[in-house]
Amino acid sequence: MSRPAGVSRQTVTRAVNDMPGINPGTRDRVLAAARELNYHPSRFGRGLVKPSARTLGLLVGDLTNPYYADLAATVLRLAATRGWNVVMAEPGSVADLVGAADAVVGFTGLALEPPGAGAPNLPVVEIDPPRAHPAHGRIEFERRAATREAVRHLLERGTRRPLVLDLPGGSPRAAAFVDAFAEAGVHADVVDRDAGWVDLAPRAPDALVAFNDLGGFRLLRDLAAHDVGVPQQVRVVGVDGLALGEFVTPRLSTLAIDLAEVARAALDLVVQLAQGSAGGSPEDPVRVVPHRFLARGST
Amino acid sequence: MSRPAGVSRQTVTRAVNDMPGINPGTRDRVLAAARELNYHPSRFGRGLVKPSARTLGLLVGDLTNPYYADLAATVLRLAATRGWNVVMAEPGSVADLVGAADAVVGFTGLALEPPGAGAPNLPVVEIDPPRAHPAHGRIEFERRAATREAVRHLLERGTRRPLVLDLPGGSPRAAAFVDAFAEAGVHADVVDRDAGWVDLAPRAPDALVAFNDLGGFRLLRDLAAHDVGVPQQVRVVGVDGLALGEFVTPRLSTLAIDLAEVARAALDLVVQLAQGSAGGSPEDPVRVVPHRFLARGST
DNA sequence: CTGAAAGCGCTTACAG
DNA sequence: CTGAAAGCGCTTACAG
Repeated sequence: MSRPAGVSRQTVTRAVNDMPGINPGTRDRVLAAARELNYHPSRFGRGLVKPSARTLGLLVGDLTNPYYADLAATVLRLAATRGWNVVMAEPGSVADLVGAADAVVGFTGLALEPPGAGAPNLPVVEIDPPRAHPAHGRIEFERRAATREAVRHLLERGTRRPLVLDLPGGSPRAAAFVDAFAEAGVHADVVDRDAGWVDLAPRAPDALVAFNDLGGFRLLRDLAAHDVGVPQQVRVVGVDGLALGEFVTPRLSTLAIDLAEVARAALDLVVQLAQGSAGGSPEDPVRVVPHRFLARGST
Repeated sequence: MSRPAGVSRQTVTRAVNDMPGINPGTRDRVLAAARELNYHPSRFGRGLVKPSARTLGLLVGDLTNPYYADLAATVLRLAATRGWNVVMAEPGSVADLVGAADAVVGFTGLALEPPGAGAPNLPVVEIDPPRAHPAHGRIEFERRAATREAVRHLLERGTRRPLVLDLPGGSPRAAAFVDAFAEAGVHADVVDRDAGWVDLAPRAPDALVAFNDLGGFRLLRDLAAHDVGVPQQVRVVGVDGLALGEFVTPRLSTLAIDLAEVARAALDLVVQLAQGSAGGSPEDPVRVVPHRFLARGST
């Protein structure tokens, strides 16, 4: 680049970075050459030599799901506030992301391989992980209390034959519902999370616990199509607390998690880990965020 | 790092990168020291010396809006396929993003300052930009045809007093609706995009064109709260084509854009610009993506 | 106002 | 199996 423009490297630096102490004519000539050659400075060369924004890797599921999108929105905003950039990836491409980030936050439970593989000691904060990793921080969800509240709410309204929709492998959220019903002496069957009303009707349920809000929306639509009254005949509960639950008919009751709080906690923790002094691990790299039950029209 | 471990730099490289030709004992010792010192290799040092994934900057509005989230989801997936990383930012923080990316795609119309400021010749593709920028590629939306179709649909169903909700500054989408109504000899008033039914009712409209789908959802909810029949008393049209329009009651008719196609076109274009040979600009750095009208329950 | 030297932290040959 | 040398593309002092 400096060759064709007929100037030295550092003159290029001065022109491209709009620094003082350069002849305007020279600068214009250099910029013209830069444009001509489609030159732009290497992020790596620059990053090596001057302090630059750190980059946070954010690992989320399909952004089409507002649950992940809402979390990402808050993380983006908070990261910008702290002067961090954010690289995002969906689960498949974790390894690359690790090479591109200074720290990682996200739903590592979705990933195919363990996070941090190939890059030792990258600070990692896992959100709602299936199991604790000794070297990672984590954000844990506390569902028991809110689940009990939801169950009490359903029982007070006459629920006796609830059905809990769940992943094939089983999940903590479904287990929590089954347990809470059992505590009250009511048995809750578990069925596949993608089941439709044609599958469910034979069991004559009077309440459905969806796997998440998106599943709840799907059920509401399916029930409406079959002229099943909600909440009169069947009550429906979602999980996640999506803002969109306010827009469906009837509005979806749900076990909500405050994603802004999750994002804030995760960022605090990962920054703490990233800036932690050598050898010293923070006292307890865990934050707990509680769900809360939002009773709306569908129950 | 190599000092405390008692080995040379390149032995550290071999250990950390899991390369062959290193004594297992040495490797373990180095890795232990790395963990102890909270060391991890500089992205910049490495990036300077070995070919690494390029990084795409993605500039979108609030991810809380499924419109942006859906676009981001597709961009993420497509970028991963091509081996690009993706840094995301919302409008305020464009400048930083430019320093962190090798190319930029997004809704630059949302940005406060022009994209590319401070970094000459960064390839940029703008989506639905307010005005053309000579050096940038762009994805243009073609709304006229679908807008005419939506208007014809409304007129056939008896619409005579339509209201178009718009930004304070005015927007192409609203203008297209007003024009299409005018062509058919029907006058459409423009009102603020945040207007509620209490503001609108005095004008006795029989159709409402929301600013976007989110606005449409809001209107549906507002109308339901006031016991206004949709579509019997008032018809409602949104813009964007969000999948969630299928879940509200009634389902929202909308001017849909295929965001997957937008993402694909934008990525093709930006990659082409990024890899373009010096001095040679592609024939025509513009792609046009048409809207199409989706008639659903709300009209 | 402009350029020659040094160094950022890594990896890739090349020697031992 | 391990290390000394060279160089990736930049910027920051320092000379002229």
